[in-house]
Amino acid sequence: MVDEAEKQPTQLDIARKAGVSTATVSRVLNGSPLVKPALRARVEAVIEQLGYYPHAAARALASNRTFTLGAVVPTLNNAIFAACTNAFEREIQASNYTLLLAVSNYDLGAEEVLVRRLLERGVEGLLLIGNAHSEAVYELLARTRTNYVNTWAWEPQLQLPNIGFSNRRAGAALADHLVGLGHRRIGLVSGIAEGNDRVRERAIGVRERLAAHGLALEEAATTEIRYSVREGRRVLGEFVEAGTLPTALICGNDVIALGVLLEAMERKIPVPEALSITGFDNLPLTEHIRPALTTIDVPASAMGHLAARAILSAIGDGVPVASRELEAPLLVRETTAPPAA
Amino acid sequence: MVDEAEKQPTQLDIARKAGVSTATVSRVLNGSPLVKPALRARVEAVIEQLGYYPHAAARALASNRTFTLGAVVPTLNNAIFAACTNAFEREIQASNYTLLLAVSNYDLGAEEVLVRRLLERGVEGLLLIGNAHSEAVYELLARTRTNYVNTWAWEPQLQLPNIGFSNRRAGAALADHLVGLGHRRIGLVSGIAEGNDRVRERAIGVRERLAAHGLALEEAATTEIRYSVREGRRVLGEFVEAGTLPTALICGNDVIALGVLLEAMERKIPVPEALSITGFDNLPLTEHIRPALTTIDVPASAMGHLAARAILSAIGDGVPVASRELEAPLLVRETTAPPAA
DNA sequence: GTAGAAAATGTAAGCGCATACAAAACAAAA
DNA sequence: TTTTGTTTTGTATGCGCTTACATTTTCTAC
Repeated sequence: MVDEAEKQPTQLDIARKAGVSTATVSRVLNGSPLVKPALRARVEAVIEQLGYYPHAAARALASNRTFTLGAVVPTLNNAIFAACTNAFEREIQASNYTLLLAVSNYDLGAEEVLVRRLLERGVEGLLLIGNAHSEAVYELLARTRTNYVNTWAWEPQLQLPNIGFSNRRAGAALADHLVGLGHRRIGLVSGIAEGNDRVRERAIGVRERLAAHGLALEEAATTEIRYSVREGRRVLGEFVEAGTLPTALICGNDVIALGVLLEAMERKIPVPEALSITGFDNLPLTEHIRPALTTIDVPASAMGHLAARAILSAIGDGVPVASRELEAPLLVRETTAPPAA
Repeated sequence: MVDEAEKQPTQLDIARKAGVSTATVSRVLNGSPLVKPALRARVEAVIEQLGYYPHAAARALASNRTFTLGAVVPTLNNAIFAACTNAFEREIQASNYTLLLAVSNYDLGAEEVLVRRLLERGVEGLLLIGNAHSEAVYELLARTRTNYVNTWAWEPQLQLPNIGFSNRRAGAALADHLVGLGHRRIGLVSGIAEGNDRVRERAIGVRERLAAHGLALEEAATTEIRYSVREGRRVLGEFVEAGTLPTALICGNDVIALGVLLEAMERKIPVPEALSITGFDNLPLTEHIRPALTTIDVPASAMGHLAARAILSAIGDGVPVASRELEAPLLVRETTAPPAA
């Protein structure tokens, strides 16, 4: 059945075998309504018989449409980005679009070359994470008039297409919650701020609210680490051993928080009695673990879905991508309580 | 700066402005060694000045190379597949390839249309999960002579390009471990077997080894559920309430195992004294939680990296993709112990 | 029946690029 | 100088498809 030197059949092969022109073949392929049912059936039979499928590059070249969308995410090793990407893909897949995915590893420079690469590939739209991107990226996007949306962010003053939430307000909510509980000595174990506006915004939110209450972060209990359980554990240990452990620790995400929590448990530090802990993301596990983690519920899947819809309708209607703010509510659970003393 | 009706410049624009032919432009773009340095510099200057970048579809059409690879995974909402995909992307990115990613949602029928879609897009290679794919997929792959590799599986008798591990042996290792500990009443809470050869193989491995010891699974404590913490908890509860709880539960993956473990703790069932639990995947968290989870260490990232390298070198050398077996060792931790009675 | 309009199909021109081949420029040898 | 060989550049074709336009067929109204 499989001939060795067999080439993929083209529309011309179909046309010949069906005794029609390539235009007609193209029309049945594109569902044009002006092909007579009988002819259409004949052509489709040949297509089926020859196992023909269209050549996307040729199609793209001729029609100037690729039916691909791109996404550049920092990593897939963070469940929250994976979930967003998954939702995005599912949504565009339903509209017969294909996803070109690139991972920047939190590097804005790398992101730039990846965005360029996706643009070369002719993506009709792009999903990005956060508002912090290189100038070159923004220039490229503007010059090529590519539809894109920055998820994970809501900063209307920036006038960027955002489908996300306010990291600053989320950070503020965390700070307010802890201060409201009576905490005065609060530390922050955030992710790496370099090239990451979400991290920075959250920290600003925290600091602002603390300042509003006449407080400040305990700098001896404030640091930046990679998102890993192990790092979270290490940092908690360091604070304990340095004697700088505050009464509450705001963690950059749930993974860090889980590390901090598990290490605290290991060291018999009662949570939340002796130490309150907050996370960020609301990973599925966090509500089941004991004590259940107080955290921010990040609408990761929703951002993926909505970003896809927004881009697709922008493409369809020729209008710019519409921004949209989503909620990222504080989920008060069991790892936060008034400080002991 | 941004002209409204501005079209992307083409090689012809570059050629004219630099006073050369399009062939020369093409040559500098492709790093051909036979362009004189001076001329090359002149052309590159114009490229830079006009912000030109090549049109991938046109390039693909003319050269019959797309520099894209595809991957079809069941979901990204499983950290283990996300990690594999991440590694795959990082590896091909380094070779200037771009990833076309599709999510099948564990549906072999959906997978078939996605594979076809990627093939239309001209992917030069494909990463798939498991060996169970529709006949049509295998036919398509064979007919188009596309390089592909089935990860997550090692079944040499099938003569398929595998870069993975033996799910059957992993299941066997789990069973052996528990039987060796003295367990006689063992249940299995696996993932959904429909369309999932990994799940089936693991179950076969378990059953075979049990049979070899003159045992069988406790069918009243054996079921299939979706991969979620909540489902794991629910099932544990059901077993307890039905009075069918065995002394050991083999879980389909770590997420299920975590659910089972957390529910057991909630119900004050001592783990591992009253109930041994095993997981599968070795999620980062599982070694930190207490009791630490006994599980199988799945080389997810390694599979992604190695699959990428295998496909790329198959493309480069024109040889078929080389299979390779990886280890998926049993990690004995704290959730397994001899049964109480 | 027929003219004219509408519907169906065909013809052919690119889309932007790579590349085989032709031509020109240059270098070395005579 | 001329000749020959080598390096560099240009010319022109076609990759497989869509689509404007031309042509043919079918339908409608008379």
